[in-house]
Amino acid sequence: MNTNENATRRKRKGETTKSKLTAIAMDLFQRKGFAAVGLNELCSAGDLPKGSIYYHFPKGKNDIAIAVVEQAKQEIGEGIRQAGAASDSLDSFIAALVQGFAQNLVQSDYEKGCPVSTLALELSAQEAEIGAAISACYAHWQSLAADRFVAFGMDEQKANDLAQFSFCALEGALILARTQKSLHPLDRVQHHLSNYLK
Amino acid sequence: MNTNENATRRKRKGETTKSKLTAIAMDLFQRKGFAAVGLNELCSAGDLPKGSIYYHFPKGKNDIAIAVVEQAKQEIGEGIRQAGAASDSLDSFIAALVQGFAQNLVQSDYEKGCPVSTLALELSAQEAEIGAAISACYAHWQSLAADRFVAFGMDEQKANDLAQFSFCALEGALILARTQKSLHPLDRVQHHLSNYLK
DNA sequence: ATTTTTATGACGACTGGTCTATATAAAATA
DNA sequence: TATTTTATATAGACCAGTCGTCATAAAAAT
Repeated sequence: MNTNENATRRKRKGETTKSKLTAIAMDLFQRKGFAAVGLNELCSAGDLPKGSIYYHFPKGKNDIAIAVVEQAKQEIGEGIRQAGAASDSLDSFIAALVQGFAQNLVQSDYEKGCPVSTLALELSAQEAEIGAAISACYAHWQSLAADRFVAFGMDEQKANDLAQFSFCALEGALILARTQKSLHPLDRVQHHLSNYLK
Repeated sequence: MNTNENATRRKRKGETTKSKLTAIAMDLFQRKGFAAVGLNELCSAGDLPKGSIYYHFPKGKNDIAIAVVEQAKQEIGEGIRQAGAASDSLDSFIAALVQGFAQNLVQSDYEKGCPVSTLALELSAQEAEIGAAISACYAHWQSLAADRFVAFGMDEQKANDLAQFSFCALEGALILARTQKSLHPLDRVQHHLSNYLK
């Protein structure tokens, strides 16, 4: 019992250290990119000793990128699910999705859009393993959205096709919104997607 | 006369060195990102001595990024203009645009999409001057596209709005195409934009 | 008490961007 | 033509910072 308690506490501590690191990495990678963030910066940002990294991520920096992608896959996947559950129409679903990203943009002073796209552009061509993780992540999100589209009466093939199209438009809007420091592109994309997805 | 010739040759040589550097930087930044490409790599890729960089780009690496953005602004701007001139309908205009990017993707084994987006994500939040250049670049492209839309009978406000929407969809499609190493997202975006832009 | 797991930070080999000092070529002047 | 002045180009030193390793410490389990 005593041993059990300690075991779980220890394990939990280790887990929080690891997930704390991923959270910080997700934040910094988004703002500055993968290559521009050093391990030292990562550690000091979380008051963690440097050696910890190679305990939790034996393969080094690339391992962190993968963990970030997995984490984003889950988090945003959950966001999509919640947006779907809270919506009773296609329009409100799209609105809810856009709303989530808009909030992140504003709260981060337009430094944080999609946590994966920076990694995608920097690494997908260079690091096959990370590229695969990103590809899977994007596919997951699209599939979740498509599920919702189907729930609103769309046939499956069309749903997948339009989920991909919506994904592209959103992803592009996030880049533009960041460079312009404005929600306007996001708003317009929401409007046009609402119009088009029928 | 002799002196004149030498003067222009010298100047031209300097210009080619500089533009050679920008071209190489544009290529490498696209594939690996800004921070991941070192000045050493840039030089050796073009058989240029390292010291030259700070003659042509006194403010250092950031200056190179700005030159790349300006160059991309012109080159792709020209591409948009040509696509417009060669098209007699909205559909063929969009097809021509997509075609250009598709070619780049395939020829680079899906390593080169938009030469600016990587810089946008890495730097727009960190380096104000580069951010401004990127913002202007994007605005320029959208305005060129909107001009074409107007030429095909669209009213101006709608043209600007839809040019932005198209830009977002395309930009997103380029990211997805790179991660999937497939032209499919680009094809679908072309199809849906053709459908929607009326 | 001994072994296993978890955690740590100093260290090294190396690369990063930047800058100053120097060399080469062209123009200008005498 | 000879010589000075200017523009263009290059080389290499510099230090801060990079990632990754490893010998060890602390904690837990046996």
